[in-house]
Amino acid sequence: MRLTAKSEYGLLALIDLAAHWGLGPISAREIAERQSIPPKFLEQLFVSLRKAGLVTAMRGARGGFVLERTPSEISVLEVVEALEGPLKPTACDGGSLCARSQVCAAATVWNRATAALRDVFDTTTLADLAGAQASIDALGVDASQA
Amino acid sequence: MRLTAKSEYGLLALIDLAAHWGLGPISAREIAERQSIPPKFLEQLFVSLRKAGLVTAMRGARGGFVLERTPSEISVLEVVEALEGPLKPTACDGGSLCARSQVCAAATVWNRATAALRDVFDTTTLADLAGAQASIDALGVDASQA
DNA sequence: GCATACCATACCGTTTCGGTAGGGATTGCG
DNA sequence: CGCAATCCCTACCGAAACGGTATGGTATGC
Repeated sequence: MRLTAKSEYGLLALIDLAAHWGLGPISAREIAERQSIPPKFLEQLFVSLRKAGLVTAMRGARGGFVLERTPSEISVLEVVEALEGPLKPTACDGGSLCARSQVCAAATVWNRATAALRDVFDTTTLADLAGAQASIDALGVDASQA
Repeated sequence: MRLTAKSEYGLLALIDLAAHWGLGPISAREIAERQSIPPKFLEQLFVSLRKAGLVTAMRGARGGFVLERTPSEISVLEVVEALEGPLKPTACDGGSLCARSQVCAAATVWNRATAALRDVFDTTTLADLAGAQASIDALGVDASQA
């Protein structure tokens, strides 16, 4: 249950890929520039995303990354877990901390919290976010024109 | 949105105080032993809890801590925020990371996640947990007797 | 064949985490 | 009165994670 810059950057990158869905491979460098993400850091994130089966890499010149599935079939939960590891309560995660463990009322709160988070992430797809971003951008254009 | 051992220990300690509600001050040492929490670490947590107005300290011999309000009037959210600071999205928290900021579809996910978490914590009180713990303990006794 | 990409690994400064240490101030109790 | 219990405060500390950076290797289109 720890959200770091990895998730932030990684999600931005995949939203970018979703927005350019169907246009062939997009390079990490291009995304890094467009989304203001440190290039080498983004490269590392793509390694994790590829290993998680979310993107396919095309090597060599004119290479880049493509989403493995359609944007509507990739959830934010998959992205977050690919980058941060399994989404668990952090506190009370079965380690030595929770020898009190199973019979612990506090654990129910952490579990409900994790479930709530998981639900939000699981019910949001890259298509949702790419669409929302397009709307925002369109409004931004309107506003600057007004 | 970062839950550490502070929350875990702090919540256990306050559930303990709730369970002994009305019996006068309980010392940190006593709670530390009962809940298997490093004593000096727990002392630090109580400083934060006191400053947040969740407990009152009684100094001197036979001193200890008492809940400021009744257990049903103290939410888990208050405990967590007293110990971890304001519950915010961690990623995209208005810092330099989010110069893209306001017009960012990704931000809506983080905000919804934070809201979901906040809701779980806000709707759970120490009375709920102390009651749940009492039930669990009772069942444990039954089970060992069966 | 060469620039452009991804791939892999290692490193590195800073911050946070989880906890310990050592004392000081206050108070009940005998 | 004295003393033990208790909270209070500050400082410190090793280990881990965070957020990158650096360097080089490997594949591939043109």
